[in-house]
Amino acid sequence: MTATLGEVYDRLFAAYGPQHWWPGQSPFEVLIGAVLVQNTSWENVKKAIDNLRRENLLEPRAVYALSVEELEEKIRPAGYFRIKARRLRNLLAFLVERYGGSLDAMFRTALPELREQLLEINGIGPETADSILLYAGGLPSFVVDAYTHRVFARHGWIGFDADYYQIKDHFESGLPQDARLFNEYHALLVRVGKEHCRKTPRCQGCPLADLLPPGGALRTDD
DNA sequence: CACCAGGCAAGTA
DNA sequence: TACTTGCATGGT
Repeated sequence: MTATLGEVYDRLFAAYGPQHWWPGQSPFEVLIGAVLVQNTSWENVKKAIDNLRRENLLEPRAVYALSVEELEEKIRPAGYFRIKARRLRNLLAFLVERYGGSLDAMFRTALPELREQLLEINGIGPETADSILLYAGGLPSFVVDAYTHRVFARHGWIGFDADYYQIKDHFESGLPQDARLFNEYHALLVRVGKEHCRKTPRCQGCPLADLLPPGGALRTDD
């Protein structure tokens, strides 16, 4: 059984409703969270962000004023804290030195150009850049993550060997360029991935259970 | 105890 | 270009 991007979206939205992503309260929080969540559970990231919030450090210049060692200590619960402290600093240096610490100024840059600028920062890869653009900036750049890949590959809608940009193009070329839609779609994919499509799949009760690939069985060789 | 979680960059051949 | 490895905490 084959399904269109729109049909999959409608299934997920009917089952789960709006997800209200990103789970951060301000654009700057989203920015920080996008780095901290790299290969890490959101529960751990929340602890790190709460450490910053407790000390009123959820704004660019305040974080940039910290030493790397101080920042490492605050974000320790998020894991990889040494490398992430440097990655955050790289991002903050870019934001402060190039845009005066203003997210509004940064997001005034045209999407393709800003995306290129973000990717030049050491520690910002495709997914982190797209998360910042879409969820902090409200710009229509589709986010591909491990769940996006797993859910779509297991149903045979993309190959397991599809790379980041093949998957991104699959969504961006098949949907209207609408940030609200990209936002909701990705959030719904994470939702269904968490509930049904982890390493050990639980297809019982999954909204996509009747959209299994031809041959019936879910492929799990990822 | 082992395994997993919303990546990325650096090193190797 | 195409692999492989290091990075680290906290939950199950």
